[in-house]
Amino acid sequence: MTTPAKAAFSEEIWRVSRKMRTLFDARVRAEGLTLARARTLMFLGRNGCMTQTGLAELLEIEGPSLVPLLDNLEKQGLIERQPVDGDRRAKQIALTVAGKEQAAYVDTLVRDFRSDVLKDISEDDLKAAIRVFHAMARNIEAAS
Amino acid sequence: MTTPAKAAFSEEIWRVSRKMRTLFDARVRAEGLTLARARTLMFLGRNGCMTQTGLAELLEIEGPSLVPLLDNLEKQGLIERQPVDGDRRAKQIALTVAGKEQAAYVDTLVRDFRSDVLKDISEDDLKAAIRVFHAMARNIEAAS
DNA sequence: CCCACATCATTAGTGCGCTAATAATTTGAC
DNA sequence: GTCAAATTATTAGCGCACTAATGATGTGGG
Repeated sequence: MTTPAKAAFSEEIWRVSRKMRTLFDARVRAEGLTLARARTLMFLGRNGCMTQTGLAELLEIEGPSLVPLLDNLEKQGLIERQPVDGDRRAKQIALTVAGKEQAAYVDTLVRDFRSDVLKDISEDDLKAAIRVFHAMARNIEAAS
Repeated sequence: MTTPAKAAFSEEIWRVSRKMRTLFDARVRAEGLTLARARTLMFLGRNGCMTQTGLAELLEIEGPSLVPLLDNLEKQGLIERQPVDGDRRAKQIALTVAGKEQAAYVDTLVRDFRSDVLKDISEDDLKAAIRVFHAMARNIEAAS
């Protein structure tokens, strides 16, 4: 069953999430970053250094997608791939000093971004939207 | 000002919109399509044939992004680039017969998809979420 | 012990966004 | 009328997703 509200919701979530990504991307680009790289720094900053597979899971992307991302962050001197003792296949991804600074800066950017984008929006509406998202996640899981 | 609800909302909209795209992409892939190509067919089916610039605006993508997309749809025999009389620069994009069929099928897929993903969700919550999206669109516009 | 199987990172190849620059054509100002 | 500026589609080149396949290493069953 499809209602007008469902149709409107579908179109708006597409449009708005796209615009969000574009705006955030533009903001971090001033720092020489991209959305994907900023997100990676943020997760590393919050969760400490970890193996590549673990990081990919956290970011919810595939392993191969992470490789060029880390290549670029390494070129920018923000992370290092370190050997893991006990497993010569794996690599620990660690923030450098510059990387930690950038990660902290990204955190403030994210907070500012959230304030700007969600300004003047009722808490009740936000909570309703979150309920919708949770239900959607369940439905998508069931449909997959 | 950042509240827990705002933080949760930000994370969930990212995650859910991503999962939506992935699921829809998987469904149309069975037809040899992709999300972007399905979306293009759908808009062409609804709005009739139009020039490339017009279509790009409708899809909210840039002109150059549309070119390989149309190349592929043309290879699949779903659209045609036709000359526009009175302007030798422009090209009308028209659905072929097969393209019209696919567009109609995509329409039913979209309806099914919406039903599945938004199943068992309260109309009031949906409307609240739509209010949030509209406010966000305004905020993003203002911040750009 | 060792060999099959699993796991970690990577490469190769595809698709779809973007920006900047280009060629062809149209439009408009003078 | 002509020439500069705008417009239409395209190409070139980058970034970031994906899947499938590869190479190196680790693990467990017989």
